[in-house]
Amino acid sequence: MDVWREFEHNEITHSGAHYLMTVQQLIEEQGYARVSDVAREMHITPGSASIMIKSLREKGYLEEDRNRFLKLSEEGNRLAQSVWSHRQIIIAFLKGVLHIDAEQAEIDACKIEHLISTETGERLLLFLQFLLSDDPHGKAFLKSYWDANVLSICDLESCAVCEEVGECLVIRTESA
Amino acid sequence: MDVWREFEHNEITHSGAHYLMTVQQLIEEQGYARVSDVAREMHITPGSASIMIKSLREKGYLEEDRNRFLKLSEEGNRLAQSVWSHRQIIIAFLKGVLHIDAEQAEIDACKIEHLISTETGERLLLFLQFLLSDDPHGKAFLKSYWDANVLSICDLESCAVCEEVGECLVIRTESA
DNA sequence: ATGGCATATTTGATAAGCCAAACATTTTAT
DNA sequence: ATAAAATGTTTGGCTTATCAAATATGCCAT
Repeated sequence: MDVWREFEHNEITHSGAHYLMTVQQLIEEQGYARVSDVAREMHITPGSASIMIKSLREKGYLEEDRNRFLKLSEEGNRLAQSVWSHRQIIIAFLKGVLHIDAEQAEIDACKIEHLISTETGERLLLFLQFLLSDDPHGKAFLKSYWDANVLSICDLESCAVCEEVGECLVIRTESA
Repeated sequence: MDVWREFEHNEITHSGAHYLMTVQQLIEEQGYARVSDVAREMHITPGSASIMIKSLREKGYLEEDRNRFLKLSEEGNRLAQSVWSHRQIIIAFLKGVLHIDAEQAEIDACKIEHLISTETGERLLLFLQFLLSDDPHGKAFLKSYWDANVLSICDLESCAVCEEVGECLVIRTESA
């Protein structure tokens, strides 16, 4: 097996994942999502959206009711949830642990969110959870690491990692 | 700016990065690299290789001598080096810290190696370096983390992280 | 110097995912 | 009820990266 060719063999494409997440987001924010809403939100033409959404429907990720309102199928929901949760975890790690600036962290996370395996996502979450746990080694390590690397030290009681990973945990607990 | 569209705007494509790394690898291993060598190594047809290599030449990443032997330009070398080093760092993190199994770690790393920013690569390296440093908090943290997560505990004196990050360090020191 | 082999390139095809623009349909307002 | 606006779909074009197959180029040996 050529590992380098696996790049294209993913459960969903980058573009597809963002269509699904946009549908979910629109439904949350305004209660519904139609082709043109998705197009507007993503800044693509209605024509492109129409075609991609048809394809996502055919693949079973999206459903359309009699009035052309879109919603995620069970499978689509699982996928969108997974990609979104990977993104939050990666952002939390990049910002909260490595101290990458917010904008870059979001760009990096967005690029790789649909590419990392379930295992990597799970383990990264466990890792962050441990850092926030009561175990004192996590905090001691982080402080010492940030000191050593001349990074800005965040108040460990109200840190970006804590908040974002906290969010992730809530969602993953709810959906489980 | 639409963050999700940044996915395609990278210094090099996944495919391109692997062409460059293959040329470098072939030169190291057998002393030279021609179009057909690259094709054979990557398991693509000579036709595809011919076209891609022409394009990489036109972009200034590859050069060809009078006898059609390929080599990396300065820019190409920098790029290949960077992508390769990102891969090693990610693998070290996934295997050594998160304890993802070797095969999955390599797949994940290969997918994202050309997508993470320089900053993220640098910071991840610093992070791993700190874990291996004399500072006792790193080791204490890792041990405690692995214990908590029922992962196999590696001998901290001969650990995969240590070896792979060690390699990375050597290379980055040499090339700097 | 001619046949045969390795190597390289070109051509035509495919797939994804975007665009613009034309067209079709549905909703809304008067 | 009909015109205007909003929405949705289709068509043709573009790019990247692959393939297969045809074609060219060069090299080597007899």
